[in-house]
Amino acid sequence: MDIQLKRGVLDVCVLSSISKEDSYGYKIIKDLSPYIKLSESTLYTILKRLESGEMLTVNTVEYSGRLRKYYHITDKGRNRIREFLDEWKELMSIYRYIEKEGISND
Amino acid sequence: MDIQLKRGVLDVCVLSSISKEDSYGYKIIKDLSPYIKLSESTLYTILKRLESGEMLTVNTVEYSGRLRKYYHITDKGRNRIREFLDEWKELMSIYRYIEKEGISND
DNA sequence: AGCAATACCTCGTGATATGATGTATTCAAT
DNA sequence: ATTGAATACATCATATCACGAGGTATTGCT
Repeated sequence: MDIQLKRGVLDVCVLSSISKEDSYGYKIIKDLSPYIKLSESTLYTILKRLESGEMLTVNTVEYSGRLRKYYHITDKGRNRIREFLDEWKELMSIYRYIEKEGISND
Repeated sequence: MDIQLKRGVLDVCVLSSISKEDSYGYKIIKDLSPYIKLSESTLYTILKRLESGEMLTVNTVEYSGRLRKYYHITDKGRNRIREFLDEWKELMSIYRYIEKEGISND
C-alpha cells in the first residue's frame, strides 16, 4: 500500500489492535499483518509517539527470559479512534467524488 | 481533517478534479473545497509534483490580463487514480478491522 | 554449533502539507 | 479615485513521519 495512504491509518491501527487486547510490539505486527504491513522500526516509533501522547500506558513484563512491554489503551487513545471513525465519513465523501464519472475500475 | 489522513488522498483529489475537466490552480481549490481544504502553497506544490511525474500536462493561457495554467490529465495520471481505487479496497478492510468491536461511535 | 524466531532499540533519509511571504491584475464599493 | 477583496501565480523553511539499515540479546530447534 502507498506510504502516504498508510500515514493516516497506522496510528489508529495500532491503537485499535491494543484496544482489542493489551499487547506488545512483536505481537501487534503479527496481528496487523493480514491488514497492513509495518516494519519494526515504524512500529516502535509509533508506540513511543502514542505513549508520549498519553494514548497508551506501558507495563514491562519478563516472559521466559525475554522482555515484553505490554501496552494498554487509555481514554485518550479510545477518543483518537472515535475521531478517526468520524473522519472516515469525510473520507467516504472524498472517495465518492474521486470514484464518480471518468475513471472506471474494472 | 487530520493532515496525515489527507496525505494519501490529496494528489488523487487534484488528479480527479482535473480528469473531470481541464482546470487551473485557483479553480481546483474552489472545486475541491466542499470535499477537502487545501492551501495554495500545498496545491501548487502538488501540481508541480504531478507535472514532473508526467501525470499532467500544462498549457498557459492569458485570461483577462491574468495568467492561467491549465492542466490536462495524462494516461499515467488516470492510472494513478485507478491505483487509488484499488488501494481503497485494502483501506476498507482496515477500516472494518478498526471499526469492529470495542469502540462505538454514537 | 548454527540459525530462525522472538523482542527490543536508534539513527539518517526522503517525502510532503503548510504557514508565511511575495508579485501582479481585475473589479466592486466607497 | 482610492481602498480592499478576489483572482492567479510562486518560493522557502519547518515539522511530521514511515522506513531501511543496523544493533543487542535470548530461546529453541536441528
